[in-house]
Amino acid sequence: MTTLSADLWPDVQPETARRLMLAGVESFAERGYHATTTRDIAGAAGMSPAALYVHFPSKAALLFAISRNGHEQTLALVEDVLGRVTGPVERMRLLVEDFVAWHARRHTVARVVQYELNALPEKEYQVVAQLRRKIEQRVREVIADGVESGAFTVGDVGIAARAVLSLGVDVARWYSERTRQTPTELGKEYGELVLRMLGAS
Amino acid sequence: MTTLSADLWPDVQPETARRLMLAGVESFAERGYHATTTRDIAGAAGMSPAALYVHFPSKAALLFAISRNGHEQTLALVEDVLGRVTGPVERMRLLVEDFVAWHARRHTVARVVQYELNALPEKEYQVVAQLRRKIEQRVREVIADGVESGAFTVGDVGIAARAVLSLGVDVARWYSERTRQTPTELGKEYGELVLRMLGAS
DNA sequence: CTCCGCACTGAGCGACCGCTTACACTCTAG
DNA sequence: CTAGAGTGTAAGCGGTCGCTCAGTGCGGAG
Repeated sequence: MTTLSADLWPDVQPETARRLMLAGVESFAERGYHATTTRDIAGAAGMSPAALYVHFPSKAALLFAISRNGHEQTLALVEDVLGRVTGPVERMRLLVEDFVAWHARRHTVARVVQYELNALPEKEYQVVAQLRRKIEQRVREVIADGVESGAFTVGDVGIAARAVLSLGVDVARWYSERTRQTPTELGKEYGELVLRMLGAS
Repeated sequence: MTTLSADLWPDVQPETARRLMLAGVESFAERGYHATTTRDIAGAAGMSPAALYVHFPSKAALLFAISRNGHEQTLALVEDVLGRVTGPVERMRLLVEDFVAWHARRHTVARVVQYELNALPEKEYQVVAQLRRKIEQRVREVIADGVESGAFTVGDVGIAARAVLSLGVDVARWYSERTRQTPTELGKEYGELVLRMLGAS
């Protein structure tokens, strides 16, 4: 538990705050934000309900901390790929591999990140919406590059980008520890599917 | 309102029950099941909160009525396609076209159907889970037929079926009245994407 | 006309929610 | 040794939730 939360949020201090974030992730992923009570979260973290408010001003602020961090990790993953390789085909392949593998390996966090967005208060929602727009924009640019260079053939760049992201995001909904494929294997398989979908030879 | 609800649920009687289902769909889609109160639903239907309990034994029963009906419509749509055409390629094309168009045109209902599943009580959940398994099974069979006849090339039939459904389901999450493409246009575009993804020439 | 059955309402019950408060304990600095 | 900041708890407040119930209005059968 401690190691996982330290792995996920290395720069969150103190450790109790990380324990609360982990308990929040697990509760929100299982029951949804609104069906989760502060007593659930505190209980899962092994503390009294009031302890939550020592580290976070509200239940919504806890969700925001989880959601913003998850979106920042996803954006960082995308930009890391763009920095590591060039060319639309190899960029797209690696992007899908990493994106899908992350949503499988971290499917609990990813479920909260992707499906509890609307529970955020308006102001906090705008922050993560901005991050989401950046992620979508990066994907769109790779596809547009590929279309221009003749590597990809798609009817509409916007729809294609949506489709690529849909495939990756939805992995968080159905992936579980019991899934036969490892996150890495699944990423490679999805990479192939996406490249064919985009009309790469 | 009345016409839409009569269109969606022609065999639900009386009309007040349909108004409540429509109000439920809109409230659940916008805020989520747990964030919606029975006062919200009754208010949107223009009635007092107690009126809901004349027609449904609980808030969860209202969700179940919506969810089961939506899943039955989706399964009927899939089986209708299988009855109308033969051959894996044409079946898959038409299946995706109709599936996507339904999730776009009825994106409010579809959002409740696809994303409020987990709010159902265990017993009711099992009923819709059975319908979902049937839908997935039909898609898997079409892909398996195509692989056998050489029309499709995929690494893993199960993953491919998941991917096809992910693409369709996720349309409900992002489609809105302001989307440039009509549901039918979007369906055709997605049909092409999916056939290429499955390795059809 | 009376009477009954049904759809619906106003008022409100008991439970549980997010969050606050008053207080206790444990470090560390001076 | 003391002072104070930081971290935690037990108790509970005000509000809202899903749902109930006694009663009202109304349309159709006799």
